[in-house]
Amino acid sequence: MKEINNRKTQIITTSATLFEQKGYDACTVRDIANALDIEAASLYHHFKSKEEILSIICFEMAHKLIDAMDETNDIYFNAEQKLRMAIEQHLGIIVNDLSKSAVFLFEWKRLNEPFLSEFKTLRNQYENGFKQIITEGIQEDVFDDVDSKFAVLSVLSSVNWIIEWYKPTGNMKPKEIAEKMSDFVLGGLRKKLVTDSNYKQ
Amino acid sequence: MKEINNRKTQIITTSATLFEQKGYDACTVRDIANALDIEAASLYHHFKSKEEILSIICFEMAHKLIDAMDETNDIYFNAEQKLRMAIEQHLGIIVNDLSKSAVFLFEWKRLNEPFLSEFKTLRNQYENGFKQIITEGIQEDVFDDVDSKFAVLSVLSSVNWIIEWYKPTGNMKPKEIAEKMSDFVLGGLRKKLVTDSNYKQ
DNA sequence: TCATAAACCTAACAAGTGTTAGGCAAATTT
DNA sequence: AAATTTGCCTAACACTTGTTAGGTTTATGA
Repeated sequence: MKEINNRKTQIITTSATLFEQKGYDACTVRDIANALDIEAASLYHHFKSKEEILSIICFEMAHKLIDAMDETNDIYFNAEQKLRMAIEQHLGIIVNDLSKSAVFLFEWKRLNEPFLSEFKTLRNQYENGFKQIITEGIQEDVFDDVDSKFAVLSVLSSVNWIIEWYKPTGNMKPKEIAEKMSDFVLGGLRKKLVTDSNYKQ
Repeated sequence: MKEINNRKTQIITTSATLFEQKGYDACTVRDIANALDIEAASLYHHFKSKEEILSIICFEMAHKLIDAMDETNDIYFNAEQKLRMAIEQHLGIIVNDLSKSAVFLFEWKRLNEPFLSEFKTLRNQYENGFKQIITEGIQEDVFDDVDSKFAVLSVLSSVNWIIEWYKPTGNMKPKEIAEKMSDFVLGGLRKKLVTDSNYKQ
């Protein structure tokens, strides 16, 4: 019973790659089977449906992100440090598996009930993590008094959009990207302690 | 010859809505026909293929954005004003047709050659508009000396992600969103004229 | 060695896919 | 009034879809 789900893992990984490349709907079970050099019907020994594969990918990523957020919140940090860590963790997880992340970010829409509702709940839970950090920062008076919902969306958009441009062969390492992105985001969030002549307070 | 393409326009609009809702691949020509109360085959009197409809939507949006960018650049403004105007225009166009925009942003991947290459070219052209403004701002010394490619991606991610959360019924008007978003983005971009104790220069 | 389970196979299904051919009726133009 | 165009129809095509049933091979463990 050492690695009972080795084949399962393999199928999921392959599926994620193909789901990303062709889109969930355009990717057929025969495409997946073909990539694994088996017959389409054989997949049904491991999963009961194509949608089950999709759901596993989506939920796995969601839980990874939520766990990372919990970890961030467990350690005591001020809001800025928390935000920096949350961004770094988020980018790290995405960059670590671009295919699954792309599926998590875009293909979850193809889920049907009851998966869909469950997924949305997890997604909300995660986004609330960011919201809480930002709200905290505003209360601590280290962040500008921005509309926190708006700020959350801006932050999430920046960290999520990485999937559209990140290439593992590029010269920027994930940690470096996280740092730059945090600087960029915080440049907008951070309370200006002094009057900047170009900035209307 | 007043409104020769009225029906065509109708089909495109309906298609855009359905492409957004179900995804291009999952949306069948029968779905589109059904929504218009006609038969699937009748669509082929107006278009030669399902893909043609997709391509029209993608290219229409691309050209709208490019035209707006040209307009922005035609008027003399400094970099900050240009960026603000580009963001406002971009958000305005997206919010004005959320379905087509969603298709433009996400479903273009389903295009095949030669559409795909042509689309990518237009997309690049548009993104270069943003890049140029930011580079200009850095040269004018009103923007921080950030990695301009990185800044472009951050800006684009913020303005594009609006599609994931904007609801026309919400209480924020597009112009207001554009303003807040510009403030947010510029907060990060703008050159700090004085030392901020929380900011490592 | 034998039993069990895991992994995969062939064959087939019912339903759905984009698309084409050819025709009919109404509107528009000549 | 005749000719043409526009918009839509029915019927069908060749093919692909996810999935199931039932059987065979391969590995595992007693």
